[in-house]
Amino acid sequence: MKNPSVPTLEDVAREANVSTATVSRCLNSPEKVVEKTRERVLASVSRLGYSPNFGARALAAKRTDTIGAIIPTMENAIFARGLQAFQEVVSENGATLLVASSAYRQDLEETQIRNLVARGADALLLIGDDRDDKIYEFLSNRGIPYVVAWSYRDDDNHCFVGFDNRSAAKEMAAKIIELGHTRIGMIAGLTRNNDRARDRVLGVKDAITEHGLNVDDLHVIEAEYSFAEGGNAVEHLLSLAPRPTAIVCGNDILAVGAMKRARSLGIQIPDQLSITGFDDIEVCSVVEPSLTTIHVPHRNMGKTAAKSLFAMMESEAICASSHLETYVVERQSLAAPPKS
Amino acid sequence: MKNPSVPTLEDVAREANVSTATVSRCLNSPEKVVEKTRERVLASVSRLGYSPNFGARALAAKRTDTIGAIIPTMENAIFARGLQAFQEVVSENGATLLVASSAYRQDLEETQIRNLVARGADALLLIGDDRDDKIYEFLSNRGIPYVVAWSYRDDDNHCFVGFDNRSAAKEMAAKIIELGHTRIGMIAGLTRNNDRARDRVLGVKDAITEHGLNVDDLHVIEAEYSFAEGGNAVEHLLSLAPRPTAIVCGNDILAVGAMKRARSLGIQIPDQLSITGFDDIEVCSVVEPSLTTIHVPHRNMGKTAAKSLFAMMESEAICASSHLETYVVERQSLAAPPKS
DNA sequence: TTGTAAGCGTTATCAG
DNA sequence: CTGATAACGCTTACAA
Repeated sequence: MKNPSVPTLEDVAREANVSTATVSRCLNSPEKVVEKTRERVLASVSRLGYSPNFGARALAAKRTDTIGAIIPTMENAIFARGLQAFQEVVSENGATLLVASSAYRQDLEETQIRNLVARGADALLLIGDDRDDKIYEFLSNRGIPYVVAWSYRDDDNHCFVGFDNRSAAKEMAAKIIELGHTRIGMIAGLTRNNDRARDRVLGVKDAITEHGLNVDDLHVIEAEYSFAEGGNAVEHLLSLAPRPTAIVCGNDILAVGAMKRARSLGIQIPDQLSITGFDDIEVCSVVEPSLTTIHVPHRNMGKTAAKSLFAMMESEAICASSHLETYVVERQSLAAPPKS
Repeated sequence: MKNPSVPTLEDVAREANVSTATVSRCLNSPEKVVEKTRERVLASVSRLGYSPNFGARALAAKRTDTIGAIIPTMENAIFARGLQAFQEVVSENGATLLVASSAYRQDLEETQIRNLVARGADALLLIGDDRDDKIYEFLSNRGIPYVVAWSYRDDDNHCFVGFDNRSAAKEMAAKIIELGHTRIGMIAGLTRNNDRARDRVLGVKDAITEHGLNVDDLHVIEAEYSFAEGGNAVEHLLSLAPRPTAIVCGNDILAVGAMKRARSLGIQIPDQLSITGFDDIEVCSVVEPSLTTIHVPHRNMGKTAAKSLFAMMESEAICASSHLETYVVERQSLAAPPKS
């Protein structure tokens, strides 16, 4: 009983007394079959519990109605949320989503991309643009449309559906400086293989330079995506002399972790220390004090990315990139520096 | 330029001056090919950038090395986390993960299950056991192994990899009652199509009954998975007379939302009101006061589920269910009721 | 409107 | 160890 007789097109055809071609037509373009036959065929289909063999279909039709997505990790709320929105649109369009994760490793990401392509993904969702050129070549050789999400750049020829991490970070840092802070620290996400994290650092530096401060005074610590690492990083930063009066974080998780730890060290936020985040995930407004951060439209990004992909598949046209807006959400964790 | 010449086995064979069979062997069981030929073939493979066509392979080999997972939503942190762990094991075993989400809808879930099976999923990860029997029949007709995760029951014949939601909830409620609370409210997750949420309600009722209190006094409100809905629900519960002194929540998100709202209404937690959660996601320890909750080993569950699946595929044996342990994590949000 | 039959790119069996 | 060649289940001209 290894392979309990999975019904095939032929079984259905026999049952319904038609050819396999007719059954196929009933399923794929029902309007090409006269109603009476169609009814009979569909009855057989459900009686037998037939469902088409995907491999065979892919092989014959040269398309799979499958969209692939490779994300760094599902454990990061921003990707989970964006991907959920992405998948909703994918489903609406009658396609299926294939997800793989790369754990922020380039080699693994490449493997996964090739894997999904081999599996017949009609199009791909990629996060960020930090990967080897040969992968882009591979994709264009294969004629596989893709969008690069969570990043946005003018100076490139990918289809971006994202936002400008650098200028968003710059805006936040500028706000901090204009509040009077001069000693600023930064807790960045791991920048290796992560253009978003790098761009956020660059943005902060941009603001510092533009405001006539010295970039070399900016102390940047990189930390893994966890509350605990954010806490460790802030502890280090606070041991510096002179101690920073504001800490920009590369994401909300680090910021919340930093805030918690600082408070447990007896430091008042924002009176003695300002902390800001990035992403605007839900935890920001639930934490005390609530976290000032950059709002990123993750769901909208997921939806837009999916739509762009379908548009590209439809029209073969080069995709028009979408530049999504971000903005600073002012909450309680950012204030002017202490008088002292 | 629609389909820019994707290289096939035959192209490689020609390049390397061997038959397609040999190329196939080089890729699938290299030991069957003498080293010299193998090298030549592999060189051609990489020169041409060949990768096998998945559909064709599936068709010919009758297996896809693909595991499917259907989860309610990726936006729920517990699934995101469990799934990430699941996928890690899947990858280690050389398989690929296909994810679909059902949005807690039975019809959609059924569609997705059939879809993934049609796509050749070799095995399936399912969440909870709340679905039509005909789906289980379908799966066993097809000989597709599956595990039911996030739930555990003794009285059934599925392969469970999960925990007993009911007795875990009961343990929490018992603890609350033993602390002296008699007026208890509950904010449950939506119970429709969700055996976990239902079991958690039942567990609370079990404890109430066993401690000689009246189940009818338990006011249960169902709420969507969001901070805001948890807040709305608590507001309603607090308007009751007599007002509950403890509120058991079906998950941490509801609990945190409830806690925030109660505090914003001027209520001291836990002095005037105790609140408990379920799942032990990270936010619990970051919120103030920190949340007393049930710890669930989500990552371990994901890993175990994957391992069970591979074991089942390997041995054709009926899977031994895994009963995972949960326990109450005592933090700050639960205390004895106010004296009054 | 329906049927026939030629692929689609692999794997696997059987000879050589 | 290697090469023919027959499936695998479906789609899609082309014919009828």
